[in-house]
Amino acid sequence: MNPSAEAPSPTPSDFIRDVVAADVQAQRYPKIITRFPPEPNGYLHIGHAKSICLNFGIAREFGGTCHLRMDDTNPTKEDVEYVDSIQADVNWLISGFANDHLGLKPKGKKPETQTVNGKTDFHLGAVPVGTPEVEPFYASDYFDQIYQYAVALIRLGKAYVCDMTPEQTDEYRRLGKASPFRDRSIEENLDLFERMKAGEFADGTHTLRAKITVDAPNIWLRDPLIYRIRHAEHHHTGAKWCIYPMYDFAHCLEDYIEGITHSICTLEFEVHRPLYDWILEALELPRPLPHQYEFARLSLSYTVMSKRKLMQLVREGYVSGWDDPRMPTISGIRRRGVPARALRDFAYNIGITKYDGLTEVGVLDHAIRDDLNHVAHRKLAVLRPIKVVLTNLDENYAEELDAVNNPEDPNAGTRKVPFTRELYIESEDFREVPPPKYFRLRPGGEVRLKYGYIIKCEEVVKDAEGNIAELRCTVDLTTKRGGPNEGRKVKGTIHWVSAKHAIDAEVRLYDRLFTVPEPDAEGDFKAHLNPNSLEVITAKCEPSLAQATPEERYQFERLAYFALDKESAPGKLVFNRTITLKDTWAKEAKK
RNA sequence: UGCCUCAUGGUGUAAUGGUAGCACAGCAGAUUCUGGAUCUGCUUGUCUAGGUUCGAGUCCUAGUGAGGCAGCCA
Repeated sequence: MNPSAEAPSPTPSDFIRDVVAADVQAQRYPKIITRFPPEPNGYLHIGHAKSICLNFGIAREFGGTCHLRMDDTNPTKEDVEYVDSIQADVNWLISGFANDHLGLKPKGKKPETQTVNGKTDFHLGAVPVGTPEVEPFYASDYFDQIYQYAVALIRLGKAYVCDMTPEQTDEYRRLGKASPFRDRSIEENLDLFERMKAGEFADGTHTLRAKITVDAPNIWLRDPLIYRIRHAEHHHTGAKWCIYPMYDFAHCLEDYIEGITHSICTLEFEVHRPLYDWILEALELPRPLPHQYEFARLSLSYTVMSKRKLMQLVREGYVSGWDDPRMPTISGIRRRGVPARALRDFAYNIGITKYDGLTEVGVLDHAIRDDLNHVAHRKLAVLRPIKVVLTNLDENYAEELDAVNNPEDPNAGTRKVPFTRELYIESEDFREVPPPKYFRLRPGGEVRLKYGYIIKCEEVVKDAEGNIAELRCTVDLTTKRGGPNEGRKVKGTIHWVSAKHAIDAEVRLYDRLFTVPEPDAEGDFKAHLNPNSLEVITAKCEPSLAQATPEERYQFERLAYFALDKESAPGKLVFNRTITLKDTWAKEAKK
């Protein structure tokens, strides 16, 4: 039983949820429908995780649905490669949380034409969870409908074909000057738009523009472009189209077609909101309109978040891939061993606002430790071994000691760990010349072996170079739990493994990717890469770790949390360090 | 430059005109067969100046600072 899984998820509160709650109260919509609309041009990162938790969280809290939608309106930037990873990341993150609220549609299904209040209307909704043969929504599935909406806008005299070059367009918009093509007749616009679609014109020669105003203070209202020519194959629609709708035109219509009620995006779209509303209102649509709300994207210290920069780290080989455990991608974080629950808790803890701040990674670290502390099975493993020989034990002394699997979870039970004459302990746990307040092993000193006995260091054996070769100690066999002197106190307890039984495992010690809190604040962010962000060592592990599974989380006691890497194989264990334990001693030692 | 948005301890957030609270971080202590976890306590805050009000973090005005937008990207 996983105790943290039983705890009810707290219900967050923020300005967006306040709006949703008010809309529910006022019965403005039959059902709350949100959406998570990534562009399939890269891997999802922890910033997207914030958005996923928000959108799916709202669906969950208000008994609604959150559509997963590929926002693929630009054929030159997107790729199917990313569609799979996006689905996998979303599924992983919402599993056991909001997977009952994931909105998908039947494979290959396009919007249906219906009549609402005497008007032609397009609609495509989600099917119930559990329906077979489903897939995410694709913006590109609506190209036919969006095209028809564009035609409708032309017929209403609210859009026109413009023949200016990109440079001219920019200049006119900057200056607030009207395009010379602004007052073409509806017939001419219809004809030209049809010919744009038919492929008669080259890229960049014509655009369709909404006829709003030429000099509004908000530049996005200065006759914005809504369709451009792109003679390019689209990963989802193939060669069918050579004109593609722009984000501003497409997105609000995608939302409308799917019956989205609350369209939540990040702050940079704030200035686009009037356009979002204008288009939907201009089209005189028969169903309730969706509304856009903006919140601050996540910035995290000691990492970078832009897709461009993450792509650069991958392409230039600074990391092993998009799912390198040092990456802030969802797949990287998952591979590092972070449970989805920890990520969700993190998202809950940071909240949702319009303030553009920098969140300390410490908040993430805390959420990870907090979750792992409850679920991880404790194991004994020695990262940097020194040998200990218990001189008062028989050559073939052997015993099995009882070890608690998880002190935070009584149901996790116990296991046996072998104890023999020769052991490994952590080299950090012995000091020939101990610093102040050091209460681990020292010459002539005593320490407790976790789950075992108190030992005393009698002699330090060194090799020819003066390095410590082994520690010769004596053991007090009366001090085990249940033994006559179990209550005897010593200051330190250390972890250990039986030398004879220890199994080797590759252990990848990950650290933060960058050495400064804001790597992209100025200059080249790569100059701040942490040269020690990965160290690979071979550790000595207790034998039960041979049965480690990828699902299970482990705490190597007194060290850190670990998870099996995907490259691990039977007989060739590979562990990733998810996160270290808090280390108060390290802080103390610095003083 | 124009337009938009934001401003509460070191950081992230709450307080919806009525006692400025929570989390992380930090510090101190208790406890501990993990220097983990747990528990207790502590330090630190409403950007500035005016105004409205019995009362302002909250409303108004001005200023300051920060961010966003000004792609035929999303």
